[in-house]
Formats: sequence, C-alpha cells, structure tokens
Amino acid sequence: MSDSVSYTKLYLRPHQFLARENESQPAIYRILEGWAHRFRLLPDGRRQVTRLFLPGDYCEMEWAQNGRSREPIVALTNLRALRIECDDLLYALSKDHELEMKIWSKIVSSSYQLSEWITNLGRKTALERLSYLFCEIFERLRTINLTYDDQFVMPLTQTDLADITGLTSVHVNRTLKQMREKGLIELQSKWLRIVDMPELRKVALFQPEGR
Amino acid sequence: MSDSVSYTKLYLRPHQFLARENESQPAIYRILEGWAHRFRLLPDGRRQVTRLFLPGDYCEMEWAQNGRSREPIVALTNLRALRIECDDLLYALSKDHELEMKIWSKIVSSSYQLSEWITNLGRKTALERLSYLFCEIFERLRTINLTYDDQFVMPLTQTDLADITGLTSVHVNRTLKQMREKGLIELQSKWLRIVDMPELRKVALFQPEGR
DNA sequence: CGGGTTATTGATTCGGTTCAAATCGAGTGG
DNA sequence: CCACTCGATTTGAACCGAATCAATAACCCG
Repeated sequence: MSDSVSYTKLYLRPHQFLARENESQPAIYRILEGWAHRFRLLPDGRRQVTRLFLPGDYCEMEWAQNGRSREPIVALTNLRALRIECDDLLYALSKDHELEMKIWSKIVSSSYQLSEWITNLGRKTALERLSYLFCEIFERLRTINLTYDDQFVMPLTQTDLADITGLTSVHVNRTLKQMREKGLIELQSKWLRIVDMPELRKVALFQPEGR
Repeated sequence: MSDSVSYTKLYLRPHQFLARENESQPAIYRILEGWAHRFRLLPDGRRQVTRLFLPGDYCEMEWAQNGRSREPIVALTNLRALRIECDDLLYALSKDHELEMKIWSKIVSSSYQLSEWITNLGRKTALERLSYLFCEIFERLRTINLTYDDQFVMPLTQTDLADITGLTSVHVNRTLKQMREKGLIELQSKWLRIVDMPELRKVALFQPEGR
C-alpha cells in the first residue's frame, strides 16, 4: 500500500478488548504477534468462541464494509497488531484490483471456516472437535512458520478450549487425557506436540483446505 | 444490471442438486421461489446443514470470487431460480460501486448468520435452537412478504430440522411437541403458526439483526 | 512464599441418542 | 373408491456422552 500512510501499532495484554460488541470501528488490525478470539456471550453467561485470530490474521476485514463490530474481540495472550484505517484500506482497494480480490478471498475463506465449525459443533463428538481444532491450528501456524517440527506454542487454557469446542472445561480435561492415552498428542506448559498426525487427522475427520 | 445480458432460469425438484461439492461454478443463482440448503456430509453419514436458502437469496455470491462450490446445495422444494453468469456479475461490479458494496454487505451479513449458528450449536439447548430457527425463518420470510399474519409455509421435514439444529429427528419431534404444549407454535401439514412471538423470541435468545 | 487462576478427578445427573415399533398421511395404481 | 406403498411422524425403553457439582492438587506470578 502507499507509503504516504503511517501505521500505528496496538499492544494488548491478555483479557484486554480489541473490540467491544456493536462498536464503531474506523480501523482494522493485522495481528503481528499473539492470539485473540471473538465470541458471543449469552445472557446467562454461556460463552461461545466464534473465531480464533492468529498472527497474520485481520480483525476484521468486514469492518471495512460496515464500520462496526458485531461481537467482542479479546486478546488471549500479549498481542501486537498493526492498525490500518478503513479509509486508507478502501482507498487502496479502489486503486488496486488485485488487492481487492485478495481481501474478498480472505473473507470468503473465513466464511468457509465458520461453516466447518458449524459441522464440528453440530455433528462431532468431543474427541473429534478437539482433534479438529488442533489440526486446524497446526496448519494455520505452519503456513506462517510458527511450528517447530511437530509442536507449537498453544496458549489456550482448557476453559478457552471449552468455549471454542462448545464443551465444558471439565470435559475438555477428560478428553485431553484420553488423547494423551491414545498417543495422539502431548500437551504441557503451553506446548502442544502432535505425536501421531495421520491418526489425529483421521480422528478429527480433518481434510486440508483444498480437499 | 445491463439489459444486454440475458438471464436463463433454473428449475429443480426436491432432492435435486443445485451444486455438488467442490464443483466449478461459472454462474450464481438468485432464488425466485422455493427453499434449498447447503450441507456437509461426514464419512459415516452424519449430516449438518450449514445454510438455508430462501427466496431472494443468492447461491452463492462467493462463487463470483473463486468460481467453485465447497459444499453441495440441494433443493428442499420445487425451486425456481435465476442464473447469473459470474463474468457478467463481475463486469457489472467493476462498473457499479454501489452494487459492489451491496454484494460485500450480503457476504458479510451471511457470515454473521453463520456466527450466530455457531453459538446456537455450541451453547444452546434443543428448545432454544428450534425456537431460534423459527424466529429466523419468520423474519427472513417477513422481509420478502411470505408471511401471512403470524404464520408461513414451512416445508422442512423433522429430519431437515434435525440436520439444521444438530439434533436427531426423534429429539426434534419431542421438542416440537414440547413447543406446542408450551403454546409457542402450531405446526401441521407444512404450515407453521407462531402463537406467542414474544415468548418464542425470549426462549430462543433471539435478537433481531440490528441489536 | 502466598494467592489466584488452571488443571485434575470423582460422583451424580441429565439432555439427547439409539433402537425399535406403531401410526399417520399423501400419492398411485387397480 | 379402496388397497398398497413409502416416507414422515410419533412414542417407548434403554443407553450414553457430556454437564454439573464438588473437592483437591498443581502451577504461575508478583
């Protein structure tokens, strides 16, 4: 994009809000480092994560279109992000058709991910959901070189995992135990090692993007 | 759009495919009449509907971007649709910035709906899910004048409802019974009457688009 | 250290599934 | 007009995956 635009950076600590629900958003953010999540909160406190943001992801392209966040976004770790004014982005888009197609493509592919999770939540067991999640995270981190052989830093707590997979943290705990016993994964002090990737994929009913 | 473009129509019967999984799609379709659904099928036969298409909806804007369907789409009723060539659409978009924004907005809002269903499937009970579904369908049909007072034609079978809500058809049946007993709805021979809309919305934790 | 999340485990309950069978209902053909 | 069929609905009984409740242990960080 044009070098006349100056970027400002955003730093957040865990639990800090990147965006509130239904809030005006004049800018989007490109995550440089750290994890964040978008979620919905029901009146009685039930919580469901609707998207996980990893380095390289944008929060959120949609804001360029309607200028408004629909769901809160909160940092899960220390977070470093690049702020991009929607006006600048839209101007750049109007000049650069390639870029515009790239943005479209990102929105479409994130909508494809949502669809995947509808299937996970509607039809899969706890074991399948967690396995799928780990496969997905591994693939996403791998494309940005944040995996180290068969392992990566996995900062999510079991409560976070529960809110992503639509389970309780207690059941996540028991299912993780089961996955360790099956020799699928090793997980300790925020490092996840995938011991048997072929088997994990099979259990998860995971098929990589292209299919 | 330009009058130099001639539209062809598509007619389908129930169970006929509008699109197969991972198939090249040179055109999108605007549904004029009837219902369709997009779904994912797991190897062992578990099925999850990922989107419901009603009159006025497009199948699917995303194809204009990547020219490929990711999931099958099948007609639920007799279906009448308008075929729009992607090339024509893209040409129209490049000429008409207003139109382009409208398309964006449709994709964004459908991605918002997916997010809503992730919450429904991850965190809501059978009663809440079905109530939500009926609220949503009612609202969508109302905006296109296909509701008649507090009722509308609801062609979905209980198996369809199960595949949308991530339940079994047996449990859908029991939950519908419960909804009738609570005085929320009346449902017979494909007509659904919403008896107590305020209460149905409350049960569903449904908040209309704007919030 | 000390205090507060986070993880682990057991006992019990419950929402929803599974399996099976009976009933209803809308065509279809004789 | 009735017998037949096939899908859709309804209901019962038994089961199971996951939730809930509760208590303890481990970990992390200031």
